[in-house]
Amino acid sequence: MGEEAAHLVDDDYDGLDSSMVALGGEDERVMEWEAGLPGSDELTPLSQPLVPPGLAAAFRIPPEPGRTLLDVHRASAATVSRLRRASSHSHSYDGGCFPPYDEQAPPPPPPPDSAAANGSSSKRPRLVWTPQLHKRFVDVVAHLGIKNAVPKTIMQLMNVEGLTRENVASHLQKYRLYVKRMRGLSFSNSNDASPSDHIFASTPVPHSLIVHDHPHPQPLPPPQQVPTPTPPPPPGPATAYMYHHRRVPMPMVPTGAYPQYHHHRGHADQ
DNA sequence: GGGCAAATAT
DNA sequence: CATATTTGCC
Repeated sequence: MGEEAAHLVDDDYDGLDSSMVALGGEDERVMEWEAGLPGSDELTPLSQPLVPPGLAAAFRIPPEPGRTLLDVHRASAATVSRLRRASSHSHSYDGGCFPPYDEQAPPPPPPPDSAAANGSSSKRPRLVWTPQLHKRFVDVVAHLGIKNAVPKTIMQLMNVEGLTRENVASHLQKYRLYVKRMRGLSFSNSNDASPSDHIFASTPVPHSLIVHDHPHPQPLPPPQQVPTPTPPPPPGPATAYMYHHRRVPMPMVPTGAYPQYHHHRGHADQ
């Protein structure tokens, strides 16, 4: 057991000095970068496709998604923030322990106004929680502690481009169920991973999350000694998540390390 | 904003 | 079918 350093941080920003790191705000422009570049009057307007419609049609090129100003602004903001993290990592999170991470970068979200009119990106692709991403999620949650591990904070500390609060909230919800489920079925036993949860099983649940400090622990501390053969008072009101766990052949844990999104092929029935 | 359960989508 | 997202309620 010694394979921790499996970080695949793909950094292609090299040769960057602190010469342009004087960024104070989020929307500041770096003039050095603009020197020598064509002016706005020489550039193709964002509203115009790079490939003329006629040409595109002739070559069966699908119409490219219209980029809007907001799309560009987001992309450029992302770039700037990445560069800032790259050159000045003077940040201290909760103890200064989370390396910069830029694996997941879901495409630009839907800028309400222009996207609709343009028919461009209005639906962000379904995020795939890779073991890597989940690992980071777990790390952050563990370092935050149960009490502070809320979607927004987790999202911020994970520092993953494009990751939304909804993404995290949804994942967190499922993860909590998994943990709860997990601590009932094993304690000192190596009983791991129901195949249904292969994502969650990919990263061991930190003890800090298993053992909680508030008084409401063990599954069944019923010290009641009623002589009455009372049948088990079943289902409480809030315990209905009886997921079906099927037995499956093999826990497949592929090393899908990279950002993936589920594309869909036309299907109108289900 | 967060948590949760259920519905819905891919 | 599994899982991610959305929705409605608290």
